[in-house]
Amino acid sequence: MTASRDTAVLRVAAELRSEILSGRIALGSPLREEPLAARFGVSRHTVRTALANLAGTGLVRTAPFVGARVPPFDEAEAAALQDLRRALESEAADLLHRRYGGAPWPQAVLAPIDAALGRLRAAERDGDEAETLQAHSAVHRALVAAAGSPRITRAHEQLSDELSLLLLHARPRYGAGELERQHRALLADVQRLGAPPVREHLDDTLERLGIPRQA
Amino acid sequence: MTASRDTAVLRVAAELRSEILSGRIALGSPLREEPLAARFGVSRHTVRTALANLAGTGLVRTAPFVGARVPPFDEAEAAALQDLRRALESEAADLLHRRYGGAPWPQAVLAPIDAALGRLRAAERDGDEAETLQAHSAVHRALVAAAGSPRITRAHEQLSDELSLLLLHARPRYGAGELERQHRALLADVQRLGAPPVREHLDDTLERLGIPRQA
DNA sequence: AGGGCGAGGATTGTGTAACAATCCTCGCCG
DNA sequence: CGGCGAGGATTGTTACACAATCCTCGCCCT
Repeated sequence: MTASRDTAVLRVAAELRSEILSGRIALGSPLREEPLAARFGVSRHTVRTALANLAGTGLVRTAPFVGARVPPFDEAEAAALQDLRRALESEAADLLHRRYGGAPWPQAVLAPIDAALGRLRAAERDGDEAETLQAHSAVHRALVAAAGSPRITRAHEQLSDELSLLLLHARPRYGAGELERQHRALLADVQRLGAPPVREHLDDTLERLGIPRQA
Repeated sequence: MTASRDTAVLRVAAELRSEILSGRIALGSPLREEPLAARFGVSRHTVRTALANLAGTGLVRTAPFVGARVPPFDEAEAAALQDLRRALESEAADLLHRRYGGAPWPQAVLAPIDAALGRLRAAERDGDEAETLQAHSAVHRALVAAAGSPRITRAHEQLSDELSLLLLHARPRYGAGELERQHRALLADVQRLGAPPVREHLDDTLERLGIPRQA
């Protein structure tokens, strides 16, 4: 899974991303260039541009002359993240709802979402927490991708990484099979009603993180 | 105005950004590292990371071993951009509308938007096309910023650059003072009605670019 | 004892030079 | 006229060096 991609900086960036999203790198800990360069067997320049990449996706934050670290989240930032998420997901839902006029969506559109739901079911069944997190994230990504608006999809994918990082450390608790049930219901509701169910769903998520939505 | 910022790569990135947004660099033209390094008196490394920065904001697009170029837009991309824009601006409008319940917004919230509208008025009066474009963009940014959701604001600011680039080359035509009138009306409508007027406004913009909104 | 202050190490920012990897053009050959 | 290399152009990466900035820690003064 430590796939070798095209260029060295993509490899390093992918590896760092995986380490951050798996929690192997703690929140707030600085990422020093020289040790990373030594560890990956690349030059500092390469590490440096890999870190700049990650900074673009929000997985690390950098400041001049102080370097990169994976950002800790406070409640305000979690709420801000969720605002952006609501913007993207509700617009996607609205696009889909308008496109199909409240009727059930074609099988071709539903298939990827169903696949993601299946993955979520399996992850919850196995009690694999990390995989559940990833699968949950994949369900939302699939829903947004179904809208077929590439820029919304891209923005959401970026956001998704940051969100995974947040959820990885906030660790909201769900009952067995609850996530899959909840999202199957969401999918049905969105087909009939469009964006509003998505908003409710996201507000619920935020509440479970202990952050009451403000006016 | 070619301000010297903190680091060399920020300077170079800012200068390139300004050249792209002013149209001094043509759409589709490649940005070669060596000539740029020579021109700015910096090393190729510096140019390279500056370009990577710009790639993150969408002002240039890069592919491994082929380099960076400022992306040309086709209709599909313009529509995709506008989808994302609608997601962000309508969510911002909705946040504001829910916060103030359809009542007029406080002066403190309106002030920056009014300032931007004033700038737009002046630009239109002077017939300065470039400044009109920038001022128009600033009005939308001010509206989004008023919602006070930092991540939506940031995403919209990024988008704004790309949008300016698109509009710079698409050049929709407006009558004298039309933009200011239209946006003052929009501001009034958004206070009463929330997101829907924003959606209409953006659909109208897209139509003027000759791109009919699809289902 | 406690709080500024500065010296020096640690870390990042940038440059130079070089070479490897890949792309791309252009002329040759069939 | 179209495929195909050869070689130049361009990007990706490395190593090393040094400047700029940050940051820690011990000193000094009160």
